[in-house]
Amino acid sequence: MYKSEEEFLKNYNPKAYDPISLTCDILIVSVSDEAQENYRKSSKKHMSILLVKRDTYPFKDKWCLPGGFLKVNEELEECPKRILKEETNIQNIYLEQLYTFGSIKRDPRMRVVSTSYIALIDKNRLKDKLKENASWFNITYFEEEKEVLVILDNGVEQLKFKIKKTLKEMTTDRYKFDIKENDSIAFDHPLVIWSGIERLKNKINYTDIVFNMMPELFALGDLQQVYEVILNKKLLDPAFRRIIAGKVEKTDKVKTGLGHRPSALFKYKKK
Amino acid sequence: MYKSEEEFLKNYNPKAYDPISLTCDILIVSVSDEAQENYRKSSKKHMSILLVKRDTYPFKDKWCLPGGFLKVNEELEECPKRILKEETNIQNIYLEQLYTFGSIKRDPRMRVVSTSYIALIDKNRLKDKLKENASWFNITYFEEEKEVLVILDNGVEQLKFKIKKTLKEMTTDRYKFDIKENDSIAFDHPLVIWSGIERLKNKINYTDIVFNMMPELFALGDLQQVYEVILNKKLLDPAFRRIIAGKVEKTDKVKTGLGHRPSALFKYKKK
DNA sequence: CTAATAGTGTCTATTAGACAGTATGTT
DNA sequence: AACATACTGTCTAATAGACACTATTAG
Repeated sequence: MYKSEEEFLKNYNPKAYDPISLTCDILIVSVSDEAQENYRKSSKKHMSILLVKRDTYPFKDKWCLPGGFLKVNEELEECPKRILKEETNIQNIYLEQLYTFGSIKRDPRMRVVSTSYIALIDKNRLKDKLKENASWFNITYFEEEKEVLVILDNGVEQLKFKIKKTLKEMTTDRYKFDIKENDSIAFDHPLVIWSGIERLKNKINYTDIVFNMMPELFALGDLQQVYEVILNKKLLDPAFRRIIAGKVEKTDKVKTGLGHRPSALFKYKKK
Repeated sequence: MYKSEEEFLKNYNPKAYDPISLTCDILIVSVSDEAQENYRKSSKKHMSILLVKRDTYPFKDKWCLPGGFLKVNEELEECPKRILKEETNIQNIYLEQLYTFGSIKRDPRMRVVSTSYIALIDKNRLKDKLKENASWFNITYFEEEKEVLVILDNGVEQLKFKIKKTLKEMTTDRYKFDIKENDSIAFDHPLVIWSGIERLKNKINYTDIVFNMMPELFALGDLQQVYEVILNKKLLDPAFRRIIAGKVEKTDKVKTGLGHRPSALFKYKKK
């Protein structure tokens, strides 16, 4: 029919097909400190994520992940970067593709397929104030064998959802996730949130991604607490220190003035 | 502006945006046996993948992964399933989403974003003959610190490509992959192939996905060989047997007539 | 008997878990 | 002194790696 690739391309009509849109959604994760009543106790840490309140239809007034449509002339990875910059005015942070969700009914406007990303930041490094419609939510989860309850709290509102986990055949880790209960989160974003947490929980054990959520200098106790809130369990000090020993480097600085022995400050050591 | 979600949706025009197409590509992986010259020696195993030769532009006459456009009214996961059925006439097999590739120039026709999947099968279970333009390629790889050489061979043609690996900051496993050399594979499919192999190499250690590539009954030696071709290294027998002991169940059948001690046949044991 | 793979016993090295102890700051 | 956390020593349990050994078939 066509004699060359050039000739073929000249005759190709991209508008011939029904339109499908592509969006990117980003799960921005950080860790927050919460002051304690007793001056001597260390601050309690929480894992937290950034949500924005929708001011237009669909899902008006519900909370959702920052996201937006992919532009035709925009690289796929540029899309989450652009949104991240718009939302938090930061660049050059850790960003990893999570999963692509594309069920037919996920967006009532039209067929939308969404590629989700997870971004890890230390939110104390943010210079600018958040946009008015954005808010950090502390995230807590209660995981059982077949379902997970996730609770999000920004100090004013509390959002909850439940995810049902179904184990796939011949796997030991592959679950199918479905939203079981969800009051106030738009689209299928509870699935994205939980996929991201799962990913983070796994990767924290065999990569160095946590350090993306840490300040330049940190105490090992703080680092341990970050592991603990992500993994949702207590760790034993000696074991923890053994594991991270090769990843950190002691500095001559200390954190002091806390009513107990000062802690040495460490920094991330590249391999 | 709009008073309700319904009203908003009535006025929404999906054709307002520039069209972006979505495709699915599938890396179908199996393990093949190759007869040995000496009747006593066991057959040599290879990991193999299914490629199809393109008969239209673009990339006419090059090999690529089975794939196709997502239909507007088709669930995202149905797309690879449909293609799999068209290509091999099998259903209900292990399928897992790999990654979504979306660089602007990956398809010369128009902007195409592609979600890739990996499928694991035991190709001896295929009842039907392959389509004429399809072929199994044995796959071998040579991995070094910063690059990988992958060689594909279907007995007639040999295809090669090289992937450059660049380690990302603050990770111990996150590499950025780029195609360095590639004679004869269409699109960015070398990236998909390598991503799939990496995924398989990782997952084989902490999941039960290998059993998707095994027949109902198998000898432990055969299972070990499958691990070995995927991981690309020799394993020690006692260690291997310890690890898989909990995943398999001995049957009273044996494999015999091979010039050496018969091997017991096992089957996969669900947890 | 021989070649070839099947399958096991056991020693060692490495790593993870548990707990108890010592150290050192602030009020 | 009391409290709270920082940090370490060491025993034990579990796991992974290495090697040598025995077992069993077809020809």
